[in-house]
Parts: sequence; C-alpha cells; structure tokens
Amino acid sequence: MSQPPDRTRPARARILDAAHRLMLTLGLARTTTKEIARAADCSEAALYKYFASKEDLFVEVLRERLPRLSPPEADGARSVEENLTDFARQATAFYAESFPIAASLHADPHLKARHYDAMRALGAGPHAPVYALDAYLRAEQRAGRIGSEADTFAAASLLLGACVHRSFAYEAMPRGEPPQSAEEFAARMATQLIRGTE
Amino acid sequence: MSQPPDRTRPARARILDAAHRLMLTLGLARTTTKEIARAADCSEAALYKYFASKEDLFVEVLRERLPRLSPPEADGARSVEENLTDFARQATAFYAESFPIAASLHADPHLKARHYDAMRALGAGPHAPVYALDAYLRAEQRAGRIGSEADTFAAASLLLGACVHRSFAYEAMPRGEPPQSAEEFAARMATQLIRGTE
DNA sequence: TGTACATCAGTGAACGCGCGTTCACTGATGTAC
DNA sequence: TGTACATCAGTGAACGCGCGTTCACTGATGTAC
Repeated sequence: MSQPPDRTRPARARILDAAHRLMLTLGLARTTTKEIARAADCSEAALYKYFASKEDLFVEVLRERLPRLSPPEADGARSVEENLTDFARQATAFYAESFPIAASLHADPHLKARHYDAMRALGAGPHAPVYALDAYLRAEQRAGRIGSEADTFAAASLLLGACVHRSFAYEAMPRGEPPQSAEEFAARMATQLIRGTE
Repeated sequence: MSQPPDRTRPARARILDAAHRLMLTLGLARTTTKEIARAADCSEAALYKYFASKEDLFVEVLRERLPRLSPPEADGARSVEENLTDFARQATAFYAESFPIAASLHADPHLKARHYDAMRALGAGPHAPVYALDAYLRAEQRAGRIGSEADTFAAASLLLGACVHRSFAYEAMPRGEPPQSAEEFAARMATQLIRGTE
C-alpha cells in the first residue's frame, strides 16, 4: 500500500508526511496515532516529542502540507482568456489536492476553527482566491481588456466555483472521475466565462 | 442550547432529528451515541432498537434528512435569466444546508461510500444537479432562447459551482458570512452567467 | 588516548477514558376467555 | 368484568476495545580533561 519511509529524513518531517498521506487515504477519522507512527516508522511516543497533541500535529499538517493557490498573473502579453485558462487549471489542481482534507474539517469544528485561525494569521483562507481573482479581473477591466459592465466578483465566483465543484461532484459516479481532463475543463470554463465579460 | 424534544413524536423520528441536529452543531466526529440519546431523550440502548449500528443511523439521517435540490423548471413564460435566478437561489439554500454535513463525510471514506451507494440507488448524488441544469440549458438552446455556441455544460458547472463555493468560502472571515444576501448573490450570478450565453 | 559524564532521539509498556454495543430486565398495553 | 398471558417500547448497568497520552528508561553521540 505504501513504500517504506526514508529513515534518513528527519523524524518530524516523516511524521508530517505520514499524517498527511493517511488523512488523504484513510480519512481524518481513521488517522490514529498508532497508524501515523507505523507509517512514519517510529513509536507513538515519538509523535509527542515533536507535537504537543494529535490535534497540534493535524494543525501543522494543514499549515505546512496543504498546497497554496497563487493569485492569477496579469500577463499583458497574453489574452485574458489565456490568463484565465492558466488560472483555472491551477485552481482545478489545487482543489483536487486540498478539497478532501479541507472538507473533512467540517467533521470537527474545533479543529476547523484552529485551522482557520492559522490561515487568517497568514492572510490566507478559503476566501482568498476569489478576492484575488476579482482583483485581477478589475485590473483587466481598468485596462479595457474586459467590458465595463461585467460583474467581476460574480465572474470570479463562477470560475472558482466551477473548479471546486469539479473536485467532488463526480465522486459518486461509476468511474468516479470528471467527464473531461483538467486541461479541457479549464479551457472550457474560461472560454464560456469570458463570453460574458466582453 | 436546544429545546426539549417532543416526546409525542415517534422515537425513531426523534433519534433521526437529534442525530441530524448534532451532526450540524457538534460535527460528525463528536456526535456520539451518548449525545444522540441525550438529545433524543431516550437511552443509548433505544438507538439499537431502531438502527443496527451507529453507522446505519448516520446513513439513514443522510438519506432521510438531507435536502434535495429539484431540477430547474423550464418556465417558458419567464425569461431564461429569471429561471436561472430562481434555480441559483434554490441551489444556494440547498448547499448552505447540506454542504457542512456532506463535506464531513470526507473524514470517513467508509461512511461516504455507503452514502454514495444509497444516493446512486435513488438516482441522486452530487453530480445530479449539474446534469439537470445542463439538460435545462440545452432545452432552452433548442428553443432558441440562448445562443447556439454557448457551452451549456460549462455554464451549468459555473453556476452550480458558484453556489457551492459560497457555502464555505467565507467561513474563515471575521463575520463568517458571505458579502451579499442569497437573493442578491443568485441574481448576480445568473445575470453574469447569462451574458455569456447570448 | 582513555575515561567519566551529559545530552539527545527515541522506545516499550502501561494508563485511564470514552466509545459503541449488548444483556437481562421492566412496566405498560393489548388480547383471550 | 376479572384474570392470565403475550407483546412491545424502552432501560440501567455493564462490557471490551481502541484511543490518545505518559512514564521511566535505553543506547548512541558529543564533550571535558
């Protein structure tokens, strides 16, 4: 199921990796200290040399191992549609990686609150991407590259929403996968979105 | 914190209500048999007269208590934008109610799989709304009420995506609430979306 | 170089607690004659 | 109507298990003289 951990890596990193991996495969509820220790190839007691509690370990996994979504680049040499396609592709990958773990925080409001506190301290959080995309669209609007009547916040919500929707909407289907590749999906979303901003 | 349960209601219904309520307030992880029994005003043993196990009880809560999103109505007397605004409003309310619980299933893949099996048997599931909306848009397209070049599947993904995005994106912000009312949100999303389908 | 001691990363085994679940039981209600 | 029995909804108390956590300890490495 999993390759043996690299014992030359520092124990702390091995523990964070193991916890992250188990949160993805077993789910938050079944990620126990015993399983983490086994996957990190150390004793359960060792976990407590690096983290004050299991919850603290989880908070660190969320802070250090969850991917970040960087804001869209306002590349004037490329069309708005190209810029949006790139960003949609990144957002699609970002949500595919982070959604399962982020969603599972709703099972434990206390952990969720601690995670949100940590995100807020970093100026991050689930609201950051939509405001960043809105800001990009307003900049393009000022540059005259998209129509002045376009509702940039709505457009930003629509695009990011489609990307997050894709990360869970097809799970219960026979194949369990979205009907298009991430590539094609990003392009189609950006294209259809852009038609409303001309 | 909670009003005393109505002892005249059948015990089974009281138990389902209590479990549902606790899943929303305490979260899946802290919804124990002891808490459910207390909230339903019965003994823990009584739970097992109506449900074979705690997991079975959860599966029933998900099946019987989670709201459904009905497909958009193709009301020819109203504009496409009006129809879409109505549907967006319904979808916004639907995700606001169901997302916290549905998301928390990612903490327990086994329970999630059982829930998806049950949904599939009912012809439902997280993918259903986007296909239903796509079908509605294609019908409008055939009726000539939206442009023939519009990508109806993309449009459906964008609109539903925006609604689900709204259900979690603002949780970590100071007020913890979206920047617009559900009413205004639905109208803005539909309006911006429709501009791309003309 | 050898010796005595300090530091450090990590462990085996145990702990108590809270969990889901089960068991033998009770008291109220219905039914037969 | 009274009596004997059956059914039913629901319970108090206990059970074993797996969990997160802690404790006293070990063996390897570094340091002083």
